[in-house]
Amino acid sequence: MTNPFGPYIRQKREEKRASDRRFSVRRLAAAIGVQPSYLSKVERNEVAPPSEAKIIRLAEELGEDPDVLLALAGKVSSDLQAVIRKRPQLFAELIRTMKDMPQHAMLRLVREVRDGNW
Amino acid sequence: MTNPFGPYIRQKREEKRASDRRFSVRRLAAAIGVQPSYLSKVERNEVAPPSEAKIIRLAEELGEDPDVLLALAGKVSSDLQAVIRKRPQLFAELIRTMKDMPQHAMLRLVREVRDGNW
DNA sequence: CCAATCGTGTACTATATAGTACACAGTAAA
DNA sequence: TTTACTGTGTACTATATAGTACACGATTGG
Repeated sequence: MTNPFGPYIRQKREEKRASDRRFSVRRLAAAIGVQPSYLSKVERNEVAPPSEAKIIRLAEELGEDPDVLLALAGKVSSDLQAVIRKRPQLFAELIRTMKDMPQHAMLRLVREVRDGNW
Repeated sequence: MTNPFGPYIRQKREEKRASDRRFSVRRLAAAIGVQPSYLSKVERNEVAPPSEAKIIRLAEELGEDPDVLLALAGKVSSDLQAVIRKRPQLFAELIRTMKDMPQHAMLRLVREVRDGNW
């Protein structure tokens, strides 16, 4: 299973580009602060995905969820990591338990925690 | 706040060493597969903490929790990251919500999830 | 007392990460 | 039709990561 990050970005960018010329490789590269040749290589997986900061800029420009893009790049947001590191044992146990949880249980749990039933 | 990893390891190692000569810098270094000079530098924070694999070996030898040692080293276990990356949005929301949760609520939540109340 | 063991200083190194700079040929727009 | 813009190839680069190799003087157990 090769890295899906590049092609995913390319697809999203080209979708937007069809109706908005600001989404050329060159202009998007400028918007996120990299060279166009570099973004081109990223989209074709010719190089590894960019840094967390650049991925977050990409998410902003493309209207994508940064946590999803980071996941596609094989990363986990550093702010989430910081939260985990403050209670390493609790989070480790929780996450490993949730690993094999069915989707519906995950959804219910997240909803209840969000709604403050704790 | 400077990195607490090195001194923590040194303290744990010296505690064990008082009663067990296998916990010298040299012998522990050999046990985890690094040079003694490197472990010495790690313990004095003269270099950054070692790789995840070496930290896990350290945890095994010292009888410490690997997730705790990784946290002290500023890392999050790669297997936890893999779990998060499979459901990035759900875990992102859950973890950010739990960031400001009091300890007792965290404990209760982890216990209930562990006991299968989901 | 002395051989074995100890901790640490110095000097390197290999690989990964995260890009830049610039040129070039192809395409589209005015 | 020519000007502007497009995507990409080539060649580098700076910094971080994760250590090794070896020597040295100090310490200690038998």
